[in-house]
Formats: sequence, C-alpha cells, structure tokens
Amino acid sequence: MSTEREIYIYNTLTRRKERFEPRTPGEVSIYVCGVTPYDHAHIGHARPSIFFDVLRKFFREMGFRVTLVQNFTDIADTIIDRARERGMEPLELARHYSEAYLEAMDRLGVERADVYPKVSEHIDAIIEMIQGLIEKGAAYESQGSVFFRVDAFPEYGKLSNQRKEELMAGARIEVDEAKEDHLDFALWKRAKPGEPSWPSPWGPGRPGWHIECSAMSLKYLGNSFDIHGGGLDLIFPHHENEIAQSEAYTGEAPFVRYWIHNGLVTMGDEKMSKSLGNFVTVDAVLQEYHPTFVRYAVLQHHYRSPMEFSKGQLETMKRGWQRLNRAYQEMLEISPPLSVERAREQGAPEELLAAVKGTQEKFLRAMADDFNTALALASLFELIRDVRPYLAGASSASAGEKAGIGAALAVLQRLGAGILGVLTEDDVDEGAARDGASDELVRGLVELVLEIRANARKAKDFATADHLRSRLQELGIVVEDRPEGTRWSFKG
RNA sequence: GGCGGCAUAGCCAAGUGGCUAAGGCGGAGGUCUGCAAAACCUCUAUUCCCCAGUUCGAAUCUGGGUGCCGCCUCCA
Repeated sequence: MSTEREIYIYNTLTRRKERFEPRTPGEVSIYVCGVTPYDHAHIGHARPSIFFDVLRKFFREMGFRVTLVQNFTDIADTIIDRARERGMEPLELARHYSEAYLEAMDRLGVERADVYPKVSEHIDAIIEMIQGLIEKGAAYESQGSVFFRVDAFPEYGKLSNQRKEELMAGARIEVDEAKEDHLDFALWKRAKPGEPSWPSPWGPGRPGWHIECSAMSLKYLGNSFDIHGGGLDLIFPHHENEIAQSEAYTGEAPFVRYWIHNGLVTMGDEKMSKSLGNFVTVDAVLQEYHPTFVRYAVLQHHYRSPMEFSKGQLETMKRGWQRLNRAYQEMLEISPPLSVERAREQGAPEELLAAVKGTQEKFLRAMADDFNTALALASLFELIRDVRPYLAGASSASAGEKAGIGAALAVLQRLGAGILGVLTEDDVDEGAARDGASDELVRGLVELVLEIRANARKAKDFATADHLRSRLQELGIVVEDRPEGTRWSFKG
C-alpha cells in the first residue's frame, strides 16, 4: 500500500480534525495508556485495546512502520489496597492481573504491543525525571514527597481547556498542607508504614500517578511522539498532568502531536468502571460471544461515541455479524483469494471487480477520515451484497466468476479479517462453540432424532417431522433443512 | 459552579454546508422450500431534540433553550 493517502485525526488538544503528519515520514509512534492491574479486564478496557489494534493495523496497511507502547501501572493505591485484602504482595497481584489482561486481549485478537513497560521496572527513570523537574524549578520536595508546581507551567489546562482559577474553585481536593498549591500533584509519594517503597533522594517512597506515563513514553518513543491514546476519562487530570511534566522537563512542545481519546462504555447509561462495580469482564463476554463478534460490536460505533453495553444490544447486532461471516465462509469455499489483476486475467466480470475496488476505496477512505470503523464496516456489507448474485449459482459458476469472487475474498481478508478482525472461519451459528462432556451425549441423541425425522420426511410424514423439529426447538435446538442436507445447532 | 461531549427511523448507528440522509437489526411483501429456517430481492426517516438567526441553500454554521452523559477524586 502507498502512503499517499492523507489521514485525518481528531486531536483532543486542538478539538479539531487535523491532517496526520508523522514526526518521521513513514513511521508512527503510539503510546496508549494501559491498565492498573488490580482486577480482571472488563469491556471498558477492551474497547481502547481493540480500537488501537485496528488503528495500528490500518497504519501498517497504509505503509507506516508502527511502534506501539502500552504501560502497566503496577504501582498504585488500588493495587496496594487489594493486595492487602488478599494477603498478597502488591507486585505479585499486579503481575497476575497483567498476565490475565494480556491473555484476555490475545483472545480478542489484539496483537501485542511492542513494549509493555511497568512502573516497577522504571523507578530509576522516574527518579531521574523528578530530579530534572526539581532542578528546573518545576517541582519541589516537601515532607518526603515531591510535587509538581503547576504555577511553573503557564499552559496548564490546555488539553482539558480548563483555567487554573476555575479548577481551584470547584476543587474537591482535600487540603494537603504539604503542597504549595491545591492544584499541585504528587510526583513522588513518601511511603507510609507497611507500603511498598523504593529508595530515593527524598527518602523511601513510590511514584505518583501521572509521572510513570511521562517517563516511560519519553524513554521508549522520545520527545514529540505521534499519538497518545486513552479513554476520555483520562483527559483530566492524567493527560493534562503528563503534558505539564513532560514539557516542563524536556523544554520541548508538543510532548505529543495527536491526542486520541476513545468514548466510554456504559451500562444503563452509566459509565462502566471497576470502582462503580458495574462491569462485565472480557472473559465473561467471551464465554458467550465469539471474539470477532465482540470486535464487530465495538467497531460498529465510532470510537469517540459512547457505547452502551447490554445483552439485548449485542443480540441484535449478532445477526449482521453472522450474515457477514456466512458470506465470507461461502466465498472461502469457492475460490482462493486473488488480486484484482489476477482475477481479471482469469476473466472475472468487470462489474464485480469494480465493486471490489469500490469497496476497498470506500473502506480506506472511511478509515483515513478519523478511523470511521462504522462506515468501513458498512462498505463490507455492500461488498457482500454485490458478490451475492455470483454466490447463488456458485456450483455452476464459470472460472471467471469464481476468480471474481476470489478478488472479493482477498479484499475481505485484508480489510475485514486483517485490519478490523471481525471475520472468522469458525462456525458462527448460535452456541456453536458449546462443548463439554454432557454435550457429547446430547449430540448423539440429536443425531438420532434427526435420523428418525429424516425417515419420516422420506415417507412424507410431515406431521411427525414437524413435531420433532418443534420439540427440539423447545429444547433450544434449531433444525434447518438445507439443499445440501439437514443441519442443526444450539440456540444461544 | 467550571470544562467537554452527545441528541438522526421501532432499535443500534454513519453523515458535520448542496447529488436520492450510509450500513446493520427489526418490520412488511416476494423468491426458494412439503412447511419452516437460512439465503436472496423489494419496500421501510420529505426529514435529522426545540426556538430564532446566517446563507441562494443547514441535520451540518451562529445564538438561546431542553434533555442525557463524562471530567473536575481512582478510572480505558
């Protein structure tokens, strides 16, 4: 693919769509705020992971070399508290949930980042940065802790568009007399008894919340890297503070060229979050739904829109995903994937090839316009609609028609499977993935019933046949008579 | 109180100055089928929360209003 196409990104910093110009031509550096691993990953975490996975694959498709860094904030109050409850070492708890997070994302088809830096492994870099900030007068030590001096950074508030005075007015921050100013935030927190701590020039303690992302992103991606991502809920104070620290430290702006924030996942119109307790884990969802379907559901929404998560919501979306995949799977059986050029050589209908190229164009244009995955997905539906007529008579299709289907298949694989990851070769029918010892018996019995039913149908005893089918339906087993034979599946 | 976002058909959801307002689900009719299911075809918003304005022209821009959400405290 070429890098000719212009890519537009909505930049939170400017609140405008801007043309993407990388720091280095042909390369993209991306830092995505990862999780604080003190519990299982939920769907609210899956959304940014899936989105940035798609974004990365799209950039790659456009010819960029992509470097993706995602941190684990493995030192945090929440981790310490949870570990204490369970009588565990905080770092051990964090390691456990970090692993669980990665495994959950693997299952969702999220490609691993290039680096997963952990706070606990970057204490030195963090201390070095804090020292630098103190030397520049942007931070000060107080009672064993170190705070960032917000007054030393005149542009404070530029990301979240807040004025310092206003922040002060509405502050619900408890007064900490160690701070010079209410808005100042901790870079280094003095250790309280019984807390994990690391030695530092200011005594034993641990990093404050925001400093790790600055230290680690600068370390792995350098100054003025391209894209920093995360949930909308991180804009303030987290990302605001990152900008202040980083730009004060390096003396260079911008710290980040494009800020991308994804919308939140809601349940009952309320933000899904661990602290509210209204979350559904990725594992729980994957027990009922196929990973490519979860991606489909996420990508059906524009990344900046809120996404309501509910079972009813998913159920109605499932049909579309099934239809897309059924068509895809039919195509797989008809032809190997072919380039448009090869398909044309083999006599593919021009009309079909035009549809294939049109889909590709529409898809890439949608993605290049602020990663409009919903529109991109729509283009795939249009493609299968255009291919459908050729699929109908596939058994008698000419070599040229099959080649045309192969060209469409190649595009589906590259865009739908490769970039979006919403296609699968697995059975997409209801409950198809069910297994287990008891099902072994059930399967045998269903086969037996269907054998009897087949005999009834052969004898034109449709009353018996229909009775068996409806009784099975009541038990949650769907029977379909297709031209090629009867098939059945569990209803979800 | 401050900042930001959202409001498009029964539902989900694109579109942000101008060809017929994407796509999916659902619904209606049809093809196929012993009947169903699946699949396919056709139809399904003269109109984009309300009011005023800018413009030859607005769902799209401006002002005002209403409702909802997020952030200002840990948070993807």
